[in-house]
Amino acid sequence: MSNIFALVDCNNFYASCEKLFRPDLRHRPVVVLSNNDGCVIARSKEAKALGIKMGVPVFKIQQEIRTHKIKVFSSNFALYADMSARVMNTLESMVPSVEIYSIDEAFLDLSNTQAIMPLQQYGENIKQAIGQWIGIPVCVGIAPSKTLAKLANYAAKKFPATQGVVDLTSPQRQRRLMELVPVEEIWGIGRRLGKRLNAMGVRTALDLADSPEKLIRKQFSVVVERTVRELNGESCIALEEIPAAKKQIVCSRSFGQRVTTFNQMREAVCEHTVRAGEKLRKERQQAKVLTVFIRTSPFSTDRPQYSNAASSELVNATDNTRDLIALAVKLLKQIWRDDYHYAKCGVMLSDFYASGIYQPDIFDVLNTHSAGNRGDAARSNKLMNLMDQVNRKNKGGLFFAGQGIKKQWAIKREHLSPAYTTRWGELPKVR
DNA sequence: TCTGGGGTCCTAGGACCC
DNA sequence: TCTGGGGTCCTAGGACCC
Repeated sequence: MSNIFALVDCNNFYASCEKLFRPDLRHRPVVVLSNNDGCVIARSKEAKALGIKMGVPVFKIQQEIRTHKIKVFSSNFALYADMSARVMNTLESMVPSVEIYSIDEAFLDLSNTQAIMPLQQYGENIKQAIGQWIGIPVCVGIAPSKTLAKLANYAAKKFPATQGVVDLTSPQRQRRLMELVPVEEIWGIGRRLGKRLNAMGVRTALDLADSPEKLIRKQFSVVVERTVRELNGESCIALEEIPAAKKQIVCSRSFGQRVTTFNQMREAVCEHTVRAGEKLRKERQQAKVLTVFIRTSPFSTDRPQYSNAASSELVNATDNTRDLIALAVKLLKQIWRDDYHYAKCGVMLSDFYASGIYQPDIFDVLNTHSAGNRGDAARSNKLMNLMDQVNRKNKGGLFFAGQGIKKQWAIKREHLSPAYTTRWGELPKVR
């Protein structure tokens, strides 16, 4: 019984989500920008055809935007997450084992489906269903390892003749395709490794597949060795249906405008701490270590640079936002320096324990809020639950005073689309 | 003027222990 | 005295992913 994986990948996902609610934009170039409207993170096929590059800062393409009337959107992650959930639910209704790999990609286990129908047709059915029910175009790649499934998907996207579905289970087809694919297009081979491989004369995926495993392991690492095996059809990376528990949580943002006062910085740090706490409780984890970092912009060469981080252990692992905020502000005071133009700050949580499992040391002093005494701890947890509930329904409905109200540092989002699917007031209307 | 955010894994090297 | 050698743990840095 051999492994068969499929990789389903949404085409130009964020741009496709935006287009879905704007039929008037069907044939127009669309780009979606990163937080702060900084650079391009998604492009519709029309925008790609105009030569707009991934990751380009938007100020560098103002001319193209005007000439070609490119429609620009700020990123609207609430919308994309909701559309993603619909796509994933549909896949789960069609296939028994699904690994949600990213917001717009999923691996499927098709090992036991060949008796039902040919793989090619299976892939076409999936593509058709997502297109018809959700309205999002996808490509499907099918192969005996995840790395080859990724490669099959690459071919499905790159070659229109495939109509978006490639069955790469035949070794002959694998070799023919790999001969055409540059080595740095392989999953797991980035720019750096690509360069080093090129220098060794390894230029195509086929070159890498035919490289001796021992040599690759010695020159690089077990990771690259595994890639070689996967390219040869040996499945080394299993399907992971249940997402692994997170080992760290990071919340950080660049500011919409530079921050120069401690109070503004404190507000932003509090805001990130609150969001990190929400994520932590959603993971049903408690954290023992918290890190705060602040920095100026590495791109502004005319101003003095400063970047620093401070990290500290809580006495007890906690998921209580009040404890986290108290520590975050204390750490911020340690690293704050006046007279800099700050561009970014962030909060990181690590050293996790499952909620309810953490055993405090018998000599540990108890945390002020979460465990001052039992009654206090219970009240505090109730408060967190209540805040999470309210904020799920009404984002930002309840917040800590430290997060601030005016938020002059908040990110820039000048081209935001409405919350079509997650706010009643912004549902699309049919006239 | 204007350059994202959030993750993971591996390795090398130092500290420390026996 | 000897300053070996193996094991473990931690951290920083590098590389990758979307």
